[in-house]
Amino acid sequence: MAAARRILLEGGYARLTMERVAQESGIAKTTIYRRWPTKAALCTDLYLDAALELHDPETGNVASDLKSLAEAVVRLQTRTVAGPALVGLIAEAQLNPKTKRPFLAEFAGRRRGVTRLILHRAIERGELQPDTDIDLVIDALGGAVTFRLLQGHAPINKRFTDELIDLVLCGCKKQKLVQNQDESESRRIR
Amino acid sequence: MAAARRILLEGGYARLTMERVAQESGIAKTTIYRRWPTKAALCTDLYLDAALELHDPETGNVASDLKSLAEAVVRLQTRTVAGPALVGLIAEAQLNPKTKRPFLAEFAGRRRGVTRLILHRAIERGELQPDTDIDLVIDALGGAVTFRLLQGHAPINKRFTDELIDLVLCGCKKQKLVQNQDESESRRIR
DNA sequence: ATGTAACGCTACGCTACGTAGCGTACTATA
DNA sequence: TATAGTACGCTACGTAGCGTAGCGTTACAT
Repeated sequence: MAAARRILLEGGYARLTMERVAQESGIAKTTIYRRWPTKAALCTDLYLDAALELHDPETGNVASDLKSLAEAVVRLQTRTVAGPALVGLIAEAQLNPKTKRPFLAEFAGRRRGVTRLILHRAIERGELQPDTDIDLVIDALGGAVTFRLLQGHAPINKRFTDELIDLVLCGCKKQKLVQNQDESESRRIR
Repeated sequence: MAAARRILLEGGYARLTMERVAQESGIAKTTIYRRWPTKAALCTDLYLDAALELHDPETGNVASDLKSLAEAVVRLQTRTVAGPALVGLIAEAQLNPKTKRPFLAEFAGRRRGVTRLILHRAIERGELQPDTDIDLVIDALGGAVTFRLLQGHAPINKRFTDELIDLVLCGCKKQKLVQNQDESESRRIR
């Protein structure tokens, strides 16, 4: 796994071949296949391992919950093996449909879980409109990040995620905002 | 191209092999390679060909502009070859970095163009906040759609895109909305 | 009639996933 | 100490699929 991590970080998913992992780790390819049935399984483990650091920040309000989580995601995707691993798994799932189902089960589940928790709590607190479609919000947030991750047309950093979260929370339409008066004391509503 | 289209629609990108295109079209594989240097180039042509139907609807306000465009995108991605072609190109770009640059140039350019036009016009009209980050909005909209396209965890339909657009325009935070009074007569501002 | 362009065909080269089969070292237990 | 079991290494394959080389053939234009 250490070798695979190194290769992923240096050369991205395209450079990750089982032969090379075997060579650089000094472990026979057959042995690697005895532990992971496919390359995708190895990548999944790498991803999940790195993604353990994501947790619910529980800061007290949605905006900072999301921004705090996003900060961790940015680090995860740009500094750790999770970025290239995820990108590779997504690509793999398209080219090799057999890997699609386990990928979705392992990944989409865990990744969406924390955000769902944050948003659900925010609705209960009355911070968000009660009819908010949680999955839609997750798709907008996660989709934008994944979009940039896949295309690399723009950076993924705190400025981006902060603005993204503001956009999804407040919209971009010109409007007079009259903040809900219990916005900061939103626990009242529970 | 007709054969490739048929294969993509029936079996998705994973089933699209040059051998199969040759076989089903009755054209030699070498001849196909004389026209398109790579499989990605063939897919790009298929995509661009299908995407010609996207145009600026110019309905008079942002929301319906975007929703109208989104309706065309939904049809494009779910009923035509553009969906699987795009998915394949994205995957290919990850596994084979050589194809990444041309893909971005051809694709990201055209795809983002129309939306950028709509949003730019909306800002000039005063429908959107003047400091709106257009690329960010495009990433949120396009990202969510691409996310669902890649993962297939939820349907892509008009209900989804309509709600998505409302979300990005108005946010999901609980707030008293006092619509700008010239909201429906927004041409006044120009 | 001849040159040129486009096509077809067979056979390859290459990469990389994933597997089979067999031999070997290390460890635990009688 | 003998032996069984487990984990590992190695070589050699099988397979898929992209992309290419080389050569022959057809069709069309001048």
